[in-house]
Amino acid sequence: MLKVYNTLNNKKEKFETVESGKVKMYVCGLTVQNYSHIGHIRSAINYDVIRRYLEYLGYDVDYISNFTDINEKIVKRAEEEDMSPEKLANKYANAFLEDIRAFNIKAADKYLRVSENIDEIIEMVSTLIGKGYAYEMNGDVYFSVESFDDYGKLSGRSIEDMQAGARIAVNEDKKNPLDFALWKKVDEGEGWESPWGEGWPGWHIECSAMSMKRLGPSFDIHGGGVDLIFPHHENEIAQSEAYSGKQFAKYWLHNGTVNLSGEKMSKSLGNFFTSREVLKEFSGQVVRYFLLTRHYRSPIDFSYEKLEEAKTSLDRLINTRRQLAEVLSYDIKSAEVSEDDERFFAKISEVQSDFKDALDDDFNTAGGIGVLHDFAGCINSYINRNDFSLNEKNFSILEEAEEIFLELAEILGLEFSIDKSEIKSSDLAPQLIDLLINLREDARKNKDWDKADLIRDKLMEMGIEVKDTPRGAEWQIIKKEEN
RNA sequence: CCAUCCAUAGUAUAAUGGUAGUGCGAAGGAUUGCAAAUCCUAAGGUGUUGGUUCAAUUCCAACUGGGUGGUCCA
Repeated sequence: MLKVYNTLNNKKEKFETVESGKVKMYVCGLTVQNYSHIGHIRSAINYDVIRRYLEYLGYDVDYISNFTDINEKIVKRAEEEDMSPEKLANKYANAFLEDIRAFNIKAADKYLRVSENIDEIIEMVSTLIGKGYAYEMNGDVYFSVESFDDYGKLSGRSIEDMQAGARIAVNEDKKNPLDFALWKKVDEGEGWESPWGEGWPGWHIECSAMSMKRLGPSFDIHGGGVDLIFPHHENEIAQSEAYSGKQFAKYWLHNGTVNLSGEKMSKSLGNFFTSREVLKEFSGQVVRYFLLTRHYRSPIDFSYEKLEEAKTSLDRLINTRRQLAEVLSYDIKSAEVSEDDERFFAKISEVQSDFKDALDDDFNTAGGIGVLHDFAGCINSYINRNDFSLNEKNFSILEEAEEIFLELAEILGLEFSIDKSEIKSSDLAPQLIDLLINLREDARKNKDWDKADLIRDKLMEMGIEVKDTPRGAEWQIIKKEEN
């Protein structure tokens, strides 16, 4: 049974969807003002895994995210890059979509853009004014926090508490310093027409208007980084529930920050790694694996050293998958089933449920990876033992093991592809490589180590690694980006 | 100051009211012509203090230390 930690109550709760069999989720995307950094990617990967797992469980998932393409930062950056704000926003939205592919993140079913939903936003603001939750002041519209009884329920604070610790500058136009803008006045020619004059939507209103437009007033999951709990998500709840009179999102999920020597990676602090620079050093798969070795709600410390370790660790899983595929290509020697076989068979059936138990517990990917490693160890020790031979029974069991191994990895978005297949476009290459391997085998039989090593070394230079296993020589293409 | 989360071997991470697992690293061994990969073996751990309990690493409280938020943020 799936349990998720809900920030709304600070508890793990049983997961029950609003509509049976369907999950509607909205994940706060980013302001498209620059290239994405690892913090953004962690969030995207996290919700990608959540989505994949929900789909694995059989839910029909509608996964929605957004691009904030209107605000001061974008205008400022557009000036710096000497292009229109629209063009800049587009450029970085497209860059993000490219980036997520490198990390094997599935695209959202829909990315909503503020600039395309102005009408809905204006309608929502008008309604809030009509219901007495908001007021207009010199072309700005503010939401009155005191008018909404539940204000503070997500971040667990009362209005009084917040006022005491507030760092916010006092604004004369606001009735209460905590009131937030739903609509902001801008100079002529720079904004959108509205009943309150020309202006822009406030930061929080977009997510409310767009999520409700697509998913309805009540939906299942609303996700984002912990740094959005207050004020962003708190304000979203206030304005959405004030607007609809219904519960907004049922489960509020928040991923932890990516830190750099203990401090949050962020644009404003300037201590960030962009996805693109990291991808020059490590594959998206390694980064993904690394980020998933920590529970999503906890902060994670980022460094290249840790990515290096993650790569070694991930390679172990990939090697297992390769050996499994290799073994399954052998001829069956219908030998008898031994005790070792039986023990191995029993193990396989445990793996799936162990993995599911981990993910059921608030999407514990770190635990899931542990199960995968445990599984890999079993497979390795089984197929590498000296008296291993393929019989009819264990062939089908190993096939099943391979299938399960890949299926579980797939939930985490990890794909252990076999490199030989990647060069199948030219059928000649594998044949040529096999020829060289055979020549090397002959050399080895004659103890002509110089020639044998020469072939191995030269192949290595070309990016083809040769390994002599108890089963004979095996080769694989080494991806350049991983070296 | 307030809110909230966290504290596990050298390191990074899981789990659990009763025997604390996994990866990386380091040690020894097996395998190998040498490698690579893999396996086996052993080593090594629950921040401090108190409480609840037959039993606490787990639950509770305080403390200490850290993260995040209280301002733009994923």
